[in-house]
Amino acid sequence: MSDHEHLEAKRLAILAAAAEAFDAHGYAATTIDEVAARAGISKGSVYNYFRSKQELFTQLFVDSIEPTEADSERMIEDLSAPAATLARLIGYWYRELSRHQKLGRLTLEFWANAARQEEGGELNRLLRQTHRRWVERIKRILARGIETGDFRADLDLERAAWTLVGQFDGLMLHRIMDIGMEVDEALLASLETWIMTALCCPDSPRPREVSDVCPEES
Amino acid sequence: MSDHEHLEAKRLAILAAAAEAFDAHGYAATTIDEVAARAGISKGSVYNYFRSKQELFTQLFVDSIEPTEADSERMIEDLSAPAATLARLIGYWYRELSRHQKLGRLTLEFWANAARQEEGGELNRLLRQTHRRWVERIKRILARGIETGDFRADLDLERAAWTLVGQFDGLMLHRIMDIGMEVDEALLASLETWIMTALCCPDSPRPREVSDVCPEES
Amino acid sequence: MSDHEHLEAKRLAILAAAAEAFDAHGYAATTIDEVAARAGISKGSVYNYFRSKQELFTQLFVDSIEPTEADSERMIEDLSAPAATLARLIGYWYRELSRHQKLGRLTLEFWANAARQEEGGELNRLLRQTHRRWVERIKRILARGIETGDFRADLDLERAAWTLVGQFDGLMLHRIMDIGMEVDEALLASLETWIMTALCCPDSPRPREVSDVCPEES
Amino acid sequence: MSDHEHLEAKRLAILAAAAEAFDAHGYAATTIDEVAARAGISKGSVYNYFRSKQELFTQLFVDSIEPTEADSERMIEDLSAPAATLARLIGYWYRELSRHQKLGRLTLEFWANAARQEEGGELNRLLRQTHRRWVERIKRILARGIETGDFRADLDLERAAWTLVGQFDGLMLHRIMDIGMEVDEALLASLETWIMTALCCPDSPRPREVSDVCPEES
DNA sequence: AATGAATGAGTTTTCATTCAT
DNA sequence: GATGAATGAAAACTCATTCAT
Repeated sequence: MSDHEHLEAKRLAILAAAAEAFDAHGYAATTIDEVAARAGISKGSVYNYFRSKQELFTQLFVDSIEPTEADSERMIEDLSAPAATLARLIGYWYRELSRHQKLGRLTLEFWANAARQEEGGELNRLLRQTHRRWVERIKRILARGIETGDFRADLDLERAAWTLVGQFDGLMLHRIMDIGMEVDEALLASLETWIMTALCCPDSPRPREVSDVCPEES
Repeated sequence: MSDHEHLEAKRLAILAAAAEAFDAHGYAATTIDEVAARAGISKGSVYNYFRSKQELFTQLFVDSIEPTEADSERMIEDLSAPAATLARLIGYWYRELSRHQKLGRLTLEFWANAARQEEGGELNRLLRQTHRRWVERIKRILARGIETGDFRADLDLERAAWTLVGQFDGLMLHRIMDIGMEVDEALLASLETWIMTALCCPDSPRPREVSDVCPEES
Repeated sequence: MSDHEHLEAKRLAILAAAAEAFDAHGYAATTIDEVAARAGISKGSVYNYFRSKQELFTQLFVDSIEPTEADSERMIEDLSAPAATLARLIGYWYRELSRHQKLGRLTLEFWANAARQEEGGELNRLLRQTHRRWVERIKRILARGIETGDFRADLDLERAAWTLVGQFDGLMLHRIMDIGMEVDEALLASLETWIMTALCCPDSPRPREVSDVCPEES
Repeated sequence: MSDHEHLEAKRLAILAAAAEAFDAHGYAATTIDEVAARAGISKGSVYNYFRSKQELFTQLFVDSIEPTEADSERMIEDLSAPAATLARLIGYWYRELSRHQKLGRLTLEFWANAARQEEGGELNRLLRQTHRRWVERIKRILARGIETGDFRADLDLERAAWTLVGQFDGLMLHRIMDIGMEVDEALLASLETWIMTALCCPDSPRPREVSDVCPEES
């Protein structure tokens, strides 16, 4: 292993140790001492790789997001079957969610941190950027789906995309908090149905008394 | 003002001060000193009203949840028009979300705290209880809607209810993080349409290649 | 009950409450709040009867010592049978020790406090005075015993008296710490024998090699 | 000086500083700030060597007791002349008492602390153990002395040993409180005489009226 | 006299960060 | 680069005492 690889390996070891520690106790209650201990190095060494506790925390997300971004961009290259593409993207998202279980609770801390300007400048930017990208991806799929006739023609792209992202963020939240239905393949399937219904349904009967609740019959 | 009212007023003043402070800096970075200063009293006095920082934090939510619970229970007493009732409930929820702006970012902290068993016993219980109650309310409406024929007969009540709650938690998250569409009446209307479509649509055309994406034609 | 008696009764109630509390947690860990609660009154009221926590503590001993002093003075009025008087005094001391069990651990705190000039001016004076009086009492008995021939003629009164007091303070210490033999009537009898032997034995055989260990044969 | 020796030296410096501070103000009134200042280091550093104030306090005694234990065990290896051995042990004890003057008043705090189960688990154990060992040592000497005929044959070993220990604890108490006779070599000699008389005296004349006060003539 | 809310100085303890080795 | 001792700024919480009612 080259010198550089050696250092990079240590950097990753520290990040892994930090992920465990932050996940276990939260940002505030995690000490650099514990991270160092978990990584099997000395406290001082951590500072050779990361400028501060906050940077270590932020880096954890920067590093975790990059590969996901690349994957999901690749998945929407072929838009010939929009509904299927969207389903695949949702499936991928769901599986990423599972893979990053360690980061689960951390994500909340991350968001809570990001929601606060003072300490979250970098985190905030990162979070917005990531969401923006997901919305754009979904919008591209939806637009194509309208062209192909798979999806309803009257969709407001921006709104629909954000609605979908909101649905997923909510699901993630429930998963992190361990409330709600078990998050398994069955739930994934049911969610897909729900979403496709909302996206495809051409029209619907008017429920009594709430004329504007369901989309109008043409 | 009676003695007791005077004390209660002070208690509320401390809670208000705490809400501001927690919201501004988060749980960990907020000091009792600051809460006291904002409330215009001495540090020691805070401890005459709340046993600890954690209790002050928890109380903030307990107090904010109680009236909401009562209101929403009242709203579903009349189930003669399920779709309209659901729409009203969603509207109420949305407006509560707006009213508690101060608690916005705090909610995230609250959840992050609750996600950690160690320190969040009380919070955790509270969060689960509140969610459970919302799910039960929605299930009651959905069940009635199926009877009246307003909603699709093949709904899995539990799953559908949690999906709705997830949708709303996601929306709340976006609002807290200040990402996504502006959360206004227009979004509320659009969200209602989205939900009603998913709940009402009797069937839909089969998109090419994803036979199971949309509900099948009978 | 007259007004004055009423107040005096409350004062005693506070002292009793304080004795329990101090005994249970020690001086530092006892709060005025607890004393007040035990006495069934309000915190503020305590300060109507005692100027400070320290005064309350000190008063506890002043009050407990006075009656003992009076009793023991009375016991040595008749010196016709010195050995019997000494035995009676020892017995009385022992029984007082038992009666004041509540004050047991407190006594140590009291002494530790007294040993420190800064905070113990009053306590220190009190402690020295009490000891001095006991020594004087014992000296009077011993002197008379030498006259009557009951005790050895070569006793150094001051030294012998302090030795006896030391013996008793040590016993008290063991009792407080709950170490050593059970402190009961049997121990009392044995101690009397021990003391009388040391006081009466006219001479003793010389142990091999330690010529000066036992009093020389005349 | 090696690294390890350097650290050990600092540990000892902190202990010395703590001994002074505790002795001067007592346990409760001593602040870690003062200990640090006396040791010429920062407050935080104290916690690099001792986990808490209580541990620092406890360690003070653990460290002071160990060498004494070793010494006194060595002194009773040769039991050929029991009376002389006992005298030597008493002398050693007396001199240790003088050497640890700094710990004097502290000992009282130590005992007061130990008398309170809640906070004194470790101290309590230590105190009992130390006393138990002294009693065992003395019992061994007394038993041997009875064999050689140096001491009275009718001694109750356990009781006699505890009586001696009580005598010494009382003496220590007087010394700590600075009451009683000056504790010097003369007092030591007198005390030895007193003890030897009680241990050796074969019988004594019966004082008038208190038939059971002195051991009976055979 | 009685009350108990208010005060604020004082304490222990923690921990990110630095830096000499 | 690695180490871990040293630092010192916080911060939560306590409690004797005061004082307005």
